[in-house]
Amino acid sequence: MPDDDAELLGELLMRVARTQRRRWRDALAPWDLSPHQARALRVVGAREGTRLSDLAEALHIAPRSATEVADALQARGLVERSADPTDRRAVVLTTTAAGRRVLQEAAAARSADSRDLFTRLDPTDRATLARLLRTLSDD
Amino acid sequence: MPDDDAELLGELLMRVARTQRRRWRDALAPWDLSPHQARALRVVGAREGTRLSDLAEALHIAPRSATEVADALQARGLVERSADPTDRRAVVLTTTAAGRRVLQEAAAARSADSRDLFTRLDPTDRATLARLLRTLSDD
DNA sequence: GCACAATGCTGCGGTTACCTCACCATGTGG
DNA sequence: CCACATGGTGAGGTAACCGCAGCATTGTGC
Repeated sequence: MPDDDAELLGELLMRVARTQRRRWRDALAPWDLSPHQARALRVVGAREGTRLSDLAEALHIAPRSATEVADALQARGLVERSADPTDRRAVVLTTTAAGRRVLQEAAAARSADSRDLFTRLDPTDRATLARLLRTLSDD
Repeated sequence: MPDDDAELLGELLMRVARTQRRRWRDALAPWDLSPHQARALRVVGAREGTRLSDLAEALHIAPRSATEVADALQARGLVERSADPTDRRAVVLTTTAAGRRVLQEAAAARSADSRDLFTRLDPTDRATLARLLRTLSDD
């Protein structure tokens, strides 16, 4: 494969990803959530009682940084900290009612937004894209 | 289109982009360049005598931030500042010999790395991917 | 031509999202 | 029952951004 092809694909990929990231950020603006906080909230929403260390792992960040994300979400009243009943060193996170509401609304906005973007492709192309991206994804 | 399809595509896209970003970062590690600095160096390399304000525009950052990137590259001896002869308010950047060398080596490493990733696809699929991504890219 | 606005850069100070290191409380294996 | 490991967090640091204010310069209207 020529070097230029690889360059081009890499460039295009990053450009589309940037487009997507920007759109998501804008879609989350009404709730004053950074993409980062939204991601964390989704992790907790997907498994109530997530430990801070598990959150860190899920987000690929250091445990110390998970503390901060949790602080931010807690300050906004979206999650609650409580002691893990099975290990009193550990702290587990659960969503509050407000957290669940925001999670649901934000998820709807985000998926509407993704839909806007990807309807530029017809169903066949969408399926192809999914296949190609799956081939390229590592984890 | 079902919501789930859009979600899936968005998720896959971000995942592959993350993979790519991580690979590039690692590919640049030998020169102790952040992806960010590498990008700026490429901009200057592509047009010697780039103004700081043009650099800002090319990188989609505020002019104030371009000053910082320039500082970093200059501190590493990769670019030089000089006054624009046509407008003495303006500062233009040119690559140093070291800058050109690093630029060339890093470009080679980066494109080798892109090639590694995209050779997972056959030539037809690569062409298709390029077409699809072009459809999705905004700017 | 000359006051006055506009432009280009940067010092200062602030934010966000990360990090490491050290510490404390708790848990666990000899 | 004690040494060591583990989970979370305070303190303090970094990188990459930003806006604002100030400086020099340039361009404009009269």
